[in-house]
Amino acid sequence: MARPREFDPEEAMDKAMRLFWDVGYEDASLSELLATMEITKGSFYKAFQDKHSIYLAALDRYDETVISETVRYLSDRNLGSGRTRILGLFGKVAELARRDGDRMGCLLCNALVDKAAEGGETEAKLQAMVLRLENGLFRALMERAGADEVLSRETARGLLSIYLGLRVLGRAGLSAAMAGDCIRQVERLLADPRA
Amino acid sequence: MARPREFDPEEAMDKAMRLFWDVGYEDASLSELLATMEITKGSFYKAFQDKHSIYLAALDRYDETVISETVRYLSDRNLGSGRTRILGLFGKVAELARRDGDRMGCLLCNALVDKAAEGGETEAKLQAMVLRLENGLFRALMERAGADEVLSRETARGLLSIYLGLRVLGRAGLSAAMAGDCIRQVERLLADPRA
DNA sequence: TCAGTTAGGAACCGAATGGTACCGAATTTT
DNA sequence: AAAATTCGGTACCATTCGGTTCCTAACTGA
Repeated sequence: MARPREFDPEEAMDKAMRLFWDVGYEDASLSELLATMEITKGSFYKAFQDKHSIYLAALDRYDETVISETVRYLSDRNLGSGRTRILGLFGKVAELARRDGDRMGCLLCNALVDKAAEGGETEAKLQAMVLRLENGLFRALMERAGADEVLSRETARGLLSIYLGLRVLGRAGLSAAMAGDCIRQVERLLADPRA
Repeated sequence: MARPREFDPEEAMDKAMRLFWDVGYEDASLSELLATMEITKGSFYKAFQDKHSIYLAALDRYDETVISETVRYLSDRNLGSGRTRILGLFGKVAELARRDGDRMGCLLCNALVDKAAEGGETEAKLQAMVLRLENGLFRALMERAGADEVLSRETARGLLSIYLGLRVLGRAGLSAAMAGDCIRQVERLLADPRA
């Protein structure tokens, strides 16, 4: 072994992820990446292979942090009933929207639209993340007494769509106005415990 | 007047719109644009000012065609009740998803995420389109006997979110599985005539 | 017919793109 | 202390980017 790194790879990755999150794949030029990651080209290409690789890695990181945290929240029985936690999730989005308009949106959602470089690998990652969210919602729904599996699956997918739609609206600064109203609709979908 | 154009500007614009729709602003390189529009640079820059201008024009065109058509559908009383028309709209999305997976999604939705070059002008256009959709849904809801204005507004926004979320999922080839389930949730939101 | 105008196309532009090669400096191992 | 290794940084690369200029061919109106 020899000279150790002068930067924290995780920290740099995190900054890269946030840039991709904010501006997407193509708009995140290499020089912009280097600037926000605060490393130089040499370090970049040595630590991460190339732009596309770090994008994939950024998606993984999003999965491991934000998505995982969300799923964990949805399945944490200490936070109340499944219904409460689902409403809590949407409440968080609403709060985000109230604060800064949620202009960054959701990286998963942005990437779904971006389809950047859209190798099959990217798409598979995105699909897996979507499924994890859907299942998180589904399991929270299934906790309720008398819950029906088929109906809960349908409801989970409806809630997922509302969630993604809301985050999309955030990109244009519209979710602040929408979030509250959407939560009302979430409540209505949660009204029937079977679903 | 002198030598007339050898191409149909509307037709060319239409092709440009579809390219932006498919791959977004940045990924639609100038050469790709010229290839799909089947014109050369000279003609391009003479007929349309530059790339950003034609993008804005493409958004306008989407507004005048797809969005307008959707709003018209939602307000066409010959097609049945407001409820029927709203379900019909989602049915169309489901059919699109069944056929090709709706991989192009919705240009409005894609652009919301893209925020391409995101001048205030772009965002204003997008916001206006979103509002038109929302109002289309709202008016269809308000047709129902005993409809409440506030509740219908909330419901319209919930439906809008489902709609956008569904189109996002289409980009990753997921809406075919989701569309049917989402329609069930739309039905549930339509259950109470006051909303 | 012919002057005036506008189309289409090619050549060309500087800047920025993602990516590579290589260098000297720093640090560990022997 | 010396050898081995790997760092950060710079210079450089071909390619592509969006955009301009200019020339010629084609068409119109008088």
